[in-house]
Amino acid sequence: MKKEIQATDVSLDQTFSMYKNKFKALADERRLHILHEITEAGEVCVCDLSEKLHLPQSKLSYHLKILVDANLIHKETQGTWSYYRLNHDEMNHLLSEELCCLFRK
Amino acid sequence: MKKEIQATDVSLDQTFSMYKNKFKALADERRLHILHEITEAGEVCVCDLSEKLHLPQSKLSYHLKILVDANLIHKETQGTWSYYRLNHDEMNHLLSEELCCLFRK
DNA sequence: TTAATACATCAAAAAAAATTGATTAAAGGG
DNA sequence: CCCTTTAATCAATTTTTTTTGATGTATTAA
Repeated sequence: MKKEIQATDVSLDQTFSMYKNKFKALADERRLHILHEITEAGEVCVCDLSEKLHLPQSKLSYHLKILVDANLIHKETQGTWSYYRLNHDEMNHLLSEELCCLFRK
Repeated sequence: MKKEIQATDVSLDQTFSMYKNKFKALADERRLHILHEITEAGEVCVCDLSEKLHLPQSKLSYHLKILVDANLIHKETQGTWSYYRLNHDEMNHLLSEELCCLFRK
């Protein structure tokens, strides 16, 4: 019995840990701007974002990696370019419809 | 014309800043546990949470303040006790239905 | 093959957030 | 009035996150 309770707690802990990571990725103004920009553009490379958001390349790579790791955006490399696009499924499952509109056409 | 564009940008900035604060409040495992506990109990005081989550009082007050400031929970003081309860409206407008279920009966 | 590009990654520094233990304040009971 | 309980706040420390500028890698163009 104790084992069952513990097992439940552990999976709850894992659930919270997973959501914590996603919320952490959203908990930054720069990253919210990036997400919005990606949504508007559909698909962007780092240099596009760098120009639009006036951010240096290394800073963008840093923040984009955080968003990719949280599975909020997808990355696809073609040659020397990396293209990023929104993970719509993930965003829609995470955020309210009202809020998702900020991240959809 | 430039003024209009700028005004729009500013309000978008403000929107992002507001959401950043809310996501920041959610971006911590302890606070997700606290939110879940408040949801289950309906209304709790700091000492209840301290016992259930095995956290010292000062740490709880710190995290509860962050949740209150983000408007995710409400606080009501009665005598020496402070009672906290979920801001259901806010949570429902912020998070997907799927996720909100973690914070509802 | 040399030069230019796009981008990731790294290490050091700076900034922000969390923890800790102590103090303070306010309310209620004796 | 004194003592206890409840909880907010504070200052110092620790931990985590972000920034910065540099370096490395791979691809493309000349």
